[in-house]
This record gives sequence, C-alpha cells and structure tokens, in this order.
Amino acid sequence: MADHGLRERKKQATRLLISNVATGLFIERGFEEVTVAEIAEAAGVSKMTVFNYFPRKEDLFLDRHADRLEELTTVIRTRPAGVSACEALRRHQHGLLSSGHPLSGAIAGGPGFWWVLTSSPALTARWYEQEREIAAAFAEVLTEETGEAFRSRMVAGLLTTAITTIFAHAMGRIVAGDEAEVVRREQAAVIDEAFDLVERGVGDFPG
Amino acid sequence: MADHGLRERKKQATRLLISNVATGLFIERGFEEVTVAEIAEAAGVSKMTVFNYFPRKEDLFLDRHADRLEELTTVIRTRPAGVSACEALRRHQHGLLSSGHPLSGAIAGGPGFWWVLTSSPALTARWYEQEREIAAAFAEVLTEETGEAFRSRMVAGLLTTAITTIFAHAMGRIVAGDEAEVVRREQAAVIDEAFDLVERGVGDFPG
DNA sequence: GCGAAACTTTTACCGAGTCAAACTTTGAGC
DNA sequence: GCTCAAAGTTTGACTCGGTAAAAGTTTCGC
Repeated sequence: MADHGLRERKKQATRLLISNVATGLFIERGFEEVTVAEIAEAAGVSKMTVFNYFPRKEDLFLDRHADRLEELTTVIRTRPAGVSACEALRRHQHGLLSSGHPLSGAIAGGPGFWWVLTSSPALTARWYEQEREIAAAFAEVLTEETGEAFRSRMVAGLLTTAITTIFAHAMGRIVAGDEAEVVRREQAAVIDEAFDLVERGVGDFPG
Repeated sequence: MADHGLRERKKQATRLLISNVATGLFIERGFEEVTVAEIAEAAGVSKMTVFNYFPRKEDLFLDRHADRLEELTTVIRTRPAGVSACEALRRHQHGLLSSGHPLSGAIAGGPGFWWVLTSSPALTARWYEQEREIAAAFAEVLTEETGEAFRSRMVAGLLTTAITTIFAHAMGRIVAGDEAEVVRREQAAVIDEAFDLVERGVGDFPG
C-alpha cells in the first residue's frame, strides 16, 4: 500500500486542491471574509471534507507549519559537532535568506500572503501558536541532549523569539510597503543582530 | 459624573459579579464545559450583557491582563537610573515571588486556576496572546527610550520570554502536583537562571 | 467480482459572537 | 418631583466555525 495507491494520490490531490482554492480566496478577499462553506463549494467538495483535511480554518492558510517544524528541529538535531544550536540556527536563517525562501520573511513574491496573515487576528494568533510549538519542540530536543529541562526550555524560547522577531520584522516592512529588494539586502544584518543578542546577552540595554 | 455615579458603581458591580460567577463555574467544571449562556443565567443577566463587558469568552477568565500589562511596563518605565530593564524585571519577579503574588506562578491558593488554564487550548492561546501584547508594550517603551526599533523589539521579546517561561515552569510543576511550598522555595533560583540567560546570553549551550 | 475498509456526503446539531430594535434605568435640568 | 435624553440591558434572530452520526460511494485485498 502506502503512497502509491490511487487512494493516496487522490487524497493528496484533494488536499492540495482545497488548500489552493482556499489560499486563493483568502488572498483575494481576506481571511475573515471567506467562509469555510464557500471554500468547500468552490473546491467542489463538502464542508465536512474540508474539516477532514484541515482541522481548523486557520490551517487552510498556515499549512506549511509541519514542514517548517521538522526542518528547524532537524537543523538543531543534525548540526555539526562543536556548533551550538544558536549558531546552527543563525546559519540556517542566513541560508534561507540567500536562497530567497519565503520563510526568511523577505520575498518578492507575495505581499498578499503577509497582508492576509496580518489582517486577521485569528490567523496571527494561530501563527504565534505555531511558534510556541516550535519552541516546545526545541525544548524537547535540547532537553534530550543536555538533561537540563528548565535551561533548555529557556534557550528554546530565546531562539524561537529570535526567529520570530527576525521574521516579523521583515514581514512588517513588506506589509508597510518597503521595497522587497531593500528589505532583503538589509536582512542579513538583522539576523546577526538578533542572534548576537541571544548568544551574548542583552547586557544592560537600555543602560 | 465620573466614577461616583450610581451608574458607574452598578456597572463595576455587574462586571465583577459576572467575572466571579464565571470563574467559579470554570474552576468547578472546566472552561470548555461551561457555556456563556449558562454563565449569563447564573449571573442573572442576559448573554448579550456578558459580551458587553467581556468581548471574548476567554476574557472572563483572564481579566487581570490589563493590570498586569500596566504593572510590567511601569516597572520598566520607572526603574531607577542606572538599572537596566532586565535587572528591573528580575527584581520585580523576585518581589512578586516573595510577596506570594499569584502571577509569580507559585502560590498555594489555587491549582484550580492553573488547571483551568492548561486544560483549555483556547484559553492557553489567549494567554499567550496576552504575552505578545506585553512584548509589544515593552518594545514600545524601549523604542521610545532608545530609538532603536529592532533591537528594542528583540530585547522586549527576550524579556517576555523569560517572564513567560519562569511562569510556565512554576505552573507546570503546580499542575503536575508538586508541593506549592517546594516550588516556591526553588523558584528564586529559576528566576535568576532565566534572567542570567537573557542578560549574559546563552553562549554555546548546548556545546 | 465480493466484501471490508476508507473516504465523502448529508443532516442535524451546538456554542461563540454579532446586530438591530425594543425596553428599562439613571442622571440632569427645570 | 417630572421629563427627556442618554446609557445600559434584553430579546430574538442570525452567521459561522466546528462536531457527530449515519448513510452513501469508492478503492483495495483477496
């Protein structure tokens, strides 16, 4: 069985169809202005089926979360010996940026995406909930490695804060209308500033 | 007019009544198991009135947020000269702990409260949303003071992470059934560990 | 091809939250 | 005190997200 049956292919196709239809409608009209029933109809499927694939309406839009979570924990778990989690993530962020990956927060492609995200409280809430899941996953990895539960949790939180803030900063600029290319050019320094703060501490800022 | 009219007193009384009735029911049976209609009836008021005072159901339980936000920003804003925001908050947390304040996360009074909070996803989500509001408020204060927007935002995020993690740690132990007195005794070290990480950095943890 | 398992649809339902219109209470001025 | 306007409350109807159960429909193993 597995991933080659007709069944499985159809499922993936349906899932993708629903997700695409939904995303299209959201970008066109905004998250709150589109109902699940509408999405279902537009995708030629029943409302119940939509919820079969996506437990919450928000997940229709934020469906890359699982991949992102997996990717980020892998970065920490499989980092080279002698490299700290902080350093590994710093490099990863630089990598995302220079490859123009959407999650670096500085892509040309779609202010539409960021607009949808920022203009819906429910969606932003879910976004930040996903950030917390990332922090929890980090904490688990670090605790496994070191056995120090509280310290791991703290470090996980701080690292996640860096990632989130870096992202939010870029997103904010894009939404505010800044030129994507400019944002992108300046983003490397932002990444370093954030990770420097986590790695070396805030000191006595602001004096 | 102002805060001495009968009108205003009645409003405050109604608000308090609704909040108390709601909290009581939540602690008794859990957040999801109580409907707003039920709360309204128990408080002898209409459902609409409940929503008049508390825009979301979650706010019925987490109604101390405004005070907490105010208190925390004041701590930063009015800290003595030569004391960093980080240090001021560290001291504040120690103060909360030694005065047995609920928000220190280590009180004897009510595992009920923490149980309600942790057992409802909607409630925890709202809780963390409030943490983000705190981070945003911190960022605003720090930006006003220093003019460095991104750095302020990062530091605000890191400080908030410390507060949140300290709190979550204590709450987790209480909910898990640890003796409140023990948690309380060990909490001072937790506070210092958290703020040390923020102030001096995570370094190369975990090697 | 047959039967079981998986997927979808239908239908009915619940609870949060909104809206508008009617109704009641309070406060101010005379 | 009485009256009028404003503030607050209630009612009832409605929308939408989400769940549950049962009845189809499609795919798969044999």
